Amino acid sequence: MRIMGEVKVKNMEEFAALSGISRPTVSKYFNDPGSVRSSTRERIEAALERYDYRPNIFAMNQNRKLTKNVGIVVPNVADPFFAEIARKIEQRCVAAGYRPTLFSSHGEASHEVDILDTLRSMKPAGVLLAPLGRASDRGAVEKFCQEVPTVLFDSNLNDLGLSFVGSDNPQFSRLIVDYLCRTGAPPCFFEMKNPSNPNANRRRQGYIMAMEALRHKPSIVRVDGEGWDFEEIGRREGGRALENKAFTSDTVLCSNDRLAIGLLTACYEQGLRVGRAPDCVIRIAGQDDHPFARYTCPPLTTIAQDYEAISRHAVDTLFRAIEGEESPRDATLFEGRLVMRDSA
Amino acid sequence: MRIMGEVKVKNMEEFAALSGISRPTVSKYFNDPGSVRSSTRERIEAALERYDYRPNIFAMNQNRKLTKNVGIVVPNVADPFFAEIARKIEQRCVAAGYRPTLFSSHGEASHEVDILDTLRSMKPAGVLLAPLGRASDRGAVEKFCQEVPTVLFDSNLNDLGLSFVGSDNPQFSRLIVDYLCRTGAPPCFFEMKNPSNPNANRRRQGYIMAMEALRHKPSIVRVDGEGWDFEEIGRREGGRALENKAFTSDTVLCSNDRLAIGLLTACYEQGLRVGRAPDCVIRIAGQDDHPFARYTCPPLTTIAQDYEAISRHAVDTLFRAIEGEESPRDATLFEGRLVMRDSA
DNA sequence: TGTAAAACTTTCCGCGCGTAAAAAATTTAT
DNA sequence: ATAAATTTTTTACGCGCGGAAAGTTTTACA
Repeated sequence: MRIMGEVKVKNMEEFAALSGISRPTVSKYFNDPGSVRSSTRERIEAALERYDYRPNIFAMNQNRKLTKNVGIVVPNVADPFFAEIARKIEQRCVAAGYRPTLFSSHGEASHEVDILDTLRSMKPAGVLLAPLGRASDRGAVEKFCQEVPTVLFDSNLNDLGLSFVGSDNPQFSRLIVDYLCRTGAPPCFFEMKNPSNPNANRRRQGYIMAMEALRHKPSIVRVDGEGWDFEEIGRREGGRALENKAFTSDTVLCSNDRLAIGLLTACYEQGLRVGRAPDCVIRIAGQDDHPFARYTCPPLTTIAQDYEAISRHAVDTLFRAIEGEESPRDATLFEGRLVMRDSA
Repeated sequence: MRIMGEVKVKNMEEFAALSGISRPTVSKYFNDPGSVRSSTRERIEAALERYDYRPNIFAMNQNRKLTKNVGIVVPNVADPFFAEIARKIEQRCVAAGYRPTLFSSHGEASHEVDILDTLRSMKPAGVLLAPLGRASDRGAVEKFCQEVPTVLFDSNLNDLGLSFVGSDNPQFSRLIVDYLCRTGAPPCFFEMKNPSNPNANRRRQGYIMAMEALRHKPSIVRVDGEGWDFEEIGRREGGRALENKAFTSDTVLCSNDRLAIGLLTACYEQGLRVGRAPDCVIRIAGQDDHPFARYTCPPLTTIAQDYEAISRHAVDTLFRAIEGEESPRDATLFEGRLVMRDSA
């Protein structure tokens, strides 16, 4: 018979009395159920079934040196790529018994700093941070990393944090350049002039190296555009580039999928058929395997980031560090996987 | 000269001494800077510049009856629609001096209940909740709403919470049905068989009423599909419907944009040209004005939700309630705006 | 200039829990 | 059975702050 909900238990003192166990032992149980004798654990859990009690989270965290809080910071949740990886990370944290909290910098460095301040006051056991990149306040991030165990992901800031987990961006470009060259004309590269994400630079470098390795001349189209509105930049500036015949090849490799999605729209607006079919005049490829890339028209050929591996490794690294395991600062890069669809 | 960061101030007692103000007054300041004399405020703020001190958030919230925490719960942050509205709500909360925390149910009722439990333990001043809808554990939500001031948005659960803020879904369908009938064949309606979101039902009703008002026979195509993977359902099942000639009209109104995006992909796969141009064989329209609808090929004609008004009104309503203003439970519905693009 | 109101200081208590130390009880090993 | 090891109980303190009460200073207004 459950009386659950009927009796409101005010505090641990009261709950301990009801369960017939002393308060310090109950406290020990909540910090680590495995640290008490199994017979004791059963009695507590029986009482937990009967009465509606949850320890006061604020009182708990007040004195503990290490809370079970984990912060997750991404540059922009409105970008499905980050939403997706944040979700995976969140799940892993919960599975490990931690309390994740998700923050989004919304593309602004000042906001990123605010989040770091908020995070600090939460005394988190650790933080998983995908920094804005070039725009980040490096000093603020550095200071934060010194105080809180932090694993960087997606976008690296040299030598900051416990370690970095991300993708092998040059390999991405190599992979797709090889593919594009094998199946058609060597691609030119489409990107923003001032990419806020450092990965963009590595992708460009990877493109150049891959092209040179194949004895082709690299050709880069760089367009204006600020902020995170990539699709719009891809559409507007990509459209302009199409009109001006700025693309030196009928195959365009975009720095990322969102830019590619915009460029696809621009092609549509100009009546240019995209794809590998005989009647197509242009091939377009992206990088990331954005959740929507499967549904563009034509579906976007791209390089898939290994979301699963990145989230797993980032979380594992953080928890190992939290549990006291020392290891030198390193960077783990996962390879991308070619996803062939109809756009290239 | 700033000594900021050099001297670590342990607690409010110490900070009060350094600023030359008594601790209770400093406490008062942090709870509401406007509640202290301006000369006092200036002295505190001067000290705040000099020394690096932030009140301990856990100790603060422990005794306060009302924290400054605000919970924001959406069914799925990975959906850019929710990411976008969550972002707007977040900004408004921060502007009002509150501390928003974002949660995503990830489409699972059990997770939604967990979030509500977590939220309860955070003693939030209020919560803005976009419930899963049909899938929600109504009892759990009801109990939560009785304990915590909660404003529902996007998806209504009858009579729960302080009030509901969302879109006038029947009006959405009316608007777009009128437009579609005016410019071509009357549309048939494409939706999932078991829509988890109650808005879907209202949109269907709106479609039926609008069609009948125009003396057209409503025709509804309902397809299988579970979960939140709308694009895939739209593509797979929509594609099947196209093959089976299940659509009774060359104009298809989709229950939402994500379904429409999938259907566009299906059309592409089958070589069906979509749009208003003479050589097109089908027109497709969505509802929501999803952030990506602008970039589909062709760009999607849709009804735009008034994100701005919904977020503003939801937050305003909550804060008015928090500040003690009584008002009967009501539902505020904002009208949609027709966004004409090339798909219909 | 006087006086009431407003703001501040001093003092004190309590929130709910973590945690330490020593004593008592229980389990395990011999 | 007894000793040793483990676990639990008892007792007690402190974390950092909210907030109440009573007294003191400052401000506002006539």
